[in-house]
Parts: sequence; structure tokens; C-alpha cells
Amino acid sequence: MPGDDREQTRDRGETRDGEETRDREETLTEAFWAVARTLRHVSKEALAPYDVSPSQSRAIGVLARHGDMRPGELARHLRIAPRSATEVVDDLEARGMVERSPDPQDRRATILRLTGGGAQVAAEIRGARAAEAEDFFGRLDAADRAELTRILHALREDPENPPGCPP
Amino acid sequence: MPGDDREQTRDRGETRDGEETRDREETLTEAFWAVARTLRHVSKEALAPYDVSPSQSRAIGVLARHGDMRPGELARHLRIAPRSATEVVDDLEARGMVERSPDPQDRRATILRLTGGGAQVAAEIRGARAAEAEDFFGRLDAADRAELTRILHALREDPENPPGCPP
DNA sequence: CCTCATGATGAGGTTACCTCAGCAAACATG
DNA sequence: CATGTTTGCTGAGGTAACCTCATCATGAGG
Repeated sequence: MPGDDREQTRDRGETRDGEETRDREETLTEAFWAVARTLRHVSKEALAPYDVSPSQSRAIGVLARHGDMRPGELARHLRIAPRSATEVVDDLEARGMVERSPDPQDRRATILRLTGGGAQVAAEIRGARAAEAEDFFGRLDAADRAELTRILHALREDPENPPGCPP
Repeated sequence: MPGDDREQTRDRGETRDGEETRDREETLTEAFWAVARTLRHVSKEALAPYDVSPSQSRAIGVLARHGDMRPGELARHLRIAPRSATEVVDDLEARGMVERSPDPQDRRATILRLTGGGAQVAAEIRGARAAEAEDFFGRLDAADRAELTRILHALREDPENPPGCPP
């Protein structure tokens, strides 16, 4: 059972704007999304120097954390359709970050492996993102960070599995 | 200066999956996104019965909260390019939720107005979302909700205006 | 063997964005 | 008041990241 490595889908946009006013009358949900937006922005900037899309970054992140795997398994980690994983892998292969090789155990299957370059980029991105996030959450003191962590964990729901997955 | 009404871009996906394992070694960022994902899911479900896309919902939400406005202003609220606002308005007009009428003050411009149906859908969605969110954050006790609100507000940054907007 | 499930992929679609014109009305100014 | 610039909207065409459906091997079970 793969962990859930998806992070955020759809990252483009963030184009123009430049307003600072806020509607008062702010719900928790809205505050939450506002922070999410900023965090997404920060993450995106952390990614910028490496010329990989967010979706590609997630994929090499999975491969770096969990080791070689087949496209289908990658898809499960990323929570995308298997067909979509093929696409991401195509891109990463074209950029020389991932290699496909036949699975000797099952001739239908392919095994994905990070190349040296891919692994290095993965590590660098991981570092850069950690740093940016640290920076972002750094405006909170340690106590608040701990509180936030606790509350976020309380908010997570694993037990109830999302729709679309038979037992 | 419009408030920032954008919420989250890219909402599709959420297709198959069904794993529950979690990688320990969880950073704040990861916990945050995990919660964001769940919340997005909840919001999406709240939206489902009304047959409007998330992007359309955001647009009618803006019109409902701020009243009639021109496409350009809507774009600023949603933080999308003006051209993209045209598209959303096209869709909403086709669904009979928004009307375009010429601006008597400025013959280049158009004024957008929610129709009765549009206003009603906007109100219903607002209610449904509030209810779902209440339900979602309801797993926290009042003290934790207050803490979370406080911390999220501390985390927001308006002062630094995002890239791409000249003075 | 024969059937069915599984792994990957080709083909083609959708959503929600974008940029780059283009056109018309508004405005500013010499 | 003619002219140049700006502003407001939209047509045309593009992209990223997904999706479903169909196809085609291969593997597994009766």
C-alpha cells in the first residue's frame, strides 16, 4: 500500500493580480485556502530552477522515496490514473531523469528507475522545498508549529477511504 | 481593490485510489496538503448537486458577494486573466445564471448580473459549502478551531504582492 | 487450452487556464 | 479637433495535467 504522495493538482495560473484587500468575514475554509495558495506559490518557486513541472517533481519524489517501481504503482502513489502515469514517465524519460526497463519477472511490465541525474534533481528539489517550507512556516514559533501539526493531524481522515475504490 | 476570491485551481482528478497507509516522517507541508486534499474533496462534493464547475461556482460566488461588475473586475477577483473571465461568463450565461448587459456609462464595457436562478444557486452552494466545511472542521473542538484560525491568519501574507503586477 | 484479469499504451477528450492579436470606445493632448 | 494611447472585451489558438475507452500482450486459474 503506497503512501499518499499526491500533493496538489493543477498548479498553473498565479498569473496577474496585485490586490491586497481582504474581505473580512472570513471563514476557516477561506483562511485555509488562502494559506494553501501562498504555500503553493512558495513550493512552485522552490521548483522553478529545476525545469520540472510540479507533476514531474512529485513523480521523481515518489521514485526517490520508495525506489524502483512500475508505472501502475507510481500511479497509485500519485493517485492518478495509470494512463496518466505513463505520460509523466514519458516526460521524465525524455528529460533523462527516469529509465524504463523490462521487468524480468513479468514481461508485460516495465520497471522505472531514477537515473543519476534524476536522483540528484530529486534530492535537490527535496532540499529546496524543505528550506522554503521551513522559511514559510518559520514565521510561527515552535509552539504554534506544534499546535498546527497536531491540529492538522486531527483533521486528516484516512479511515474513510475516498470514493471509487472497491474492497 | 477586490478581495481575493480565488480558492483553488484544478479540481478534477480524485479518481481512483484507496490506500490508507501513511509515511511517517511527515512534514508540516505534507500534513497541510493532505488536509487540503480532503477539504477540496469535501468542497467538491458540496458542489456536485448543482452541476456547476468549481470555477463557475467561484465566479457566481463573487457576483453574489460583491454585486454586479464587469468581466475585468471579476477576473481580478478570481485572479485569472481577463480573457479567462470571459470564458467563465460564457459558460454561466449559457446556463442562464448570469446576464450580460451593456454598460450605459462606457460602451466598451459589459455589466454582469446574476439572474434569479444564478443568485439562488449561489446561495444554495454557499449554504451547502458552509455546512460541509462546518462538518469537516467540526471534528475539532471550539478551542482548536480558534487556534487554527489564529495560526492560519498568522501565516497569511498579503503585504508582499505576488509577482507580475507593476505599481 | 480457454477464459479472465492485469500492465502498459494509443487515441482522443475535458477543464481551466494562458498569450497574442484585433477592434471599438474613451481619453488625453498638441 | 485630429491623433495617439489606453482600456475593455473577445476570437483564435495553445498548454498542462488530467481523464476514459480501446487494444494488445502476458500471466493465472479452472
